Amino acid sequence: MSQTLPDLVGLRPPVGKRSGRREQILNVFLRQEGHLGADELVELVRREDQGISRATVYRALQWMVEAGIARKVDLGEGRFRFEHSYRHPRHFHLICKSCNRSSEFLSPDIEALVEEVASARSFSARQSVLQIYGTCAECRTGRQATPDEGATDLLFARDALRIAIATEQSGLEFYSRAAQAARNPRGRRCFQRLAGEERVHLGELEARYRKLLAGDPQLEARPTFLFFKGAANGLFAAGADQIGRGVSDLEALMTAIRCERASHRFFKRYGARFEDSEGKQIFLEFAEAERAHLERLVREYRLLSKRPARQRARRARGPSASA
Amino acid sequence: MSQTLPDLVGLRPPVGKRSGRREQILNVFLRQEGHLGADELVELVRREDQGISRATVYRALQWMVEAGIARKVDLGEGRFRFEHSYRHPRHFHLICKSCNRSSEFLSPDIEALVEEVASARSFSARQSVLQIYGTCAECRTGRQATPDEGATDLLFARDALRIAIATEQSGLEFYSRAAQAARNPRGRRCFQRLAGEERVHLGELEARYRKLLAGDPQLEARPTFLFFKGAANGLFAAGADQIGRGVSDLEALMTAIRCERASHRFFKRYGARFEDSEGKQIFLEFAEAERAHLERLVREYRLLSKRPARQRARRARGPSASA
DNA sequence: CTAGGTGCAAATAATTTGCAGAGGC
DNA sequence: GCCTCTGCAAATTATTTGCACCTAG
Repeated sequence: MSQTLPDLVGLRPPVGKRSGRREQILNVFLRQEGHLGADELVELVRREDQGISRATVYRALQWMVEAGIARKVDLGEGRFRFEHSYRHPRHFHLICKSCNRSSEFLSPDIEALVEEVASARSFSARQSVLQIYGTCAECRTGRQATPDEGATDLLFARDALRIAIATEQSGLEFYSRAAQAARNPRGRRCFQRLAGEERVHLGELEARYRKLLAGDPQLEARPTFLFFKGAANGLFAAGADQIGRGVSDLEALMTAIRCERASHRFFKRYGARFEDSEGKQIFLEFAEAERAHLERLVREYRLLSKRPARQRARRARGPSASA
Repeated sequence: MSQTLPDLVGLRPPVGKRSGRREQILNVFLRQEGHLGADELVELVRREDQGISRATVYRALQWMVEAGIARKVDLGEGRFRFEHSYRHPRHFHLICKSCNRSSEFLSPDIEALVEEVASARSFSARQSVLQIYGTCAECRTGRQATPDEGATDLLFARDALRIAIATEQSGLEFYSRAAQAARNPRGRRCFQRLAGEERVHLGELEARYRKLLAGDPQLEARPTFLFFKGAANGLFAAGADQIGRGVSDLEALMTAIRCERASHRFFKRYGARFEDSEGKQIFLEFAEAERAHLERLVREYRLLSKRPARQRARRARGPSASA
């Protein structure tokens, strides 16, 4: 919010030249939130400095887009709008035709499907734009609601934590059940340890969530920003059902590995999208925690499965060891 | 293609007046395929009739959009383009920034996610636009490929049939396995009968598919138009794994019911989107077939479960029958 | 005869460009 | 001093509008 430019411009090497005017325009632009029309920016800049021409602002915007500081978005009106990319990742839009306001959301699920379609058509996608036009709740009911604009990074952090918590919860559930159902004492101990760790980690995450909410009491009530189906019930939900249906410890371990891996991947890949922000940090830390678990699980799996189905490739290098 | 207007205009009561000029413009417009710029249409119309002014064409287009004959699309250039809705349902776009061509696709999966997001935000969505910008395969490899434009309804029919066939195949697999694994002779007979029906139906669908391809030899090679994950392996794929894992006949029946119902819903809902076309017909016929199966399954389920878990509501109307 | 469609030319609206001058390194 | 930014005004592009006229019902 109160961040000054250097960091920002550092996103990509500024292609054009720095100059007083540009910095001035950039400064005004960055102070704004939401989607700004070019002319609105001219208006705002002129409020501070009368002598700036429209063309200069247009040129500055052009430069900002090239430099990756701003994104040009078309919200279906006749003109373009601009939003800055700082702490504001690519997202999709819900656009109300009645009040002309727009709100944003993220959906890894949709992104994944888009990627699939593109790759099926061997199309190399650089950017995708999804706009949902319609009428927002406020316009239909007449009630006023929280202004949705801005604070995207906080919403992201909140939803990241929620997903992480849901994942931990389902993981805890999974490991607890697995420990109970375990046949092998070694397996039982392993699952118990994992469950214990999940419990601790869960506590930490919940504390962090409470702390985040304490900073902004309205935060909890804000609508979902990050939609991710896979995490609605935690990434282990699917696996947890399996336990108690007579699967072996080894199978349970395998399921756990799959779940942890999926979780690790998701958090790592998605965390990378954001510029520096709390949400990104949460995502990446969580990814790291999952990776640690994953490693432990894989080690455990190897130990538990006394004779691997096939010799591991690394051992099959030379024919020295006989079968 | 060679369809004349009456049907088309009938889509919605034509709001404005019919007039020589408009019909002329409309005619030219409908003969085109793909996305037409307003000025391009002016150009085309003037080739037939010199004396038509730009304003008239613009007004005609406006009217067509209002009448539901045309859709105004923004492909991210500075101007709008128009496409006619006849045999051309709402779809998404892949837009090549290099050759400026765009190709279309459908994705019920994405649509479903969009609906979920909208409803989570209590946003009533009227229309959603998804554009994927990037570079197409032809531009990257230099090779020329099948022109993708047009013939959307044939592609839709082709993909509808593919999905239907995959569904039938997985259904056949499911019922065959279930019949083998059945414990109850009545259950076995039921599953066998269903498997038999699926086989017949599958044959019909495959014949229809071959017939469709015969009409246009290039059709098979064209890229996927309708992306639907649920059907990649047939809608029964998930259920089929279950069989042989010691589930009861009743559980298998329940799974079958779920699968058939999902399939029925999908085909019915999605079929409804299209204007009259072969694809729509395939979808709706298939939905009907699934409905018939579904009814049979439900009847069978009731018979097989001799004592329902709870008394059915319809019987619990009066307190005459004692527990 | 009259509502609405049509042509022409002018208006609009967002954005870009040519050119002369100003400013930072 | 050079190169690029800047301001101003004019150009451009896509689309709309005012107005007089025409045409179908």
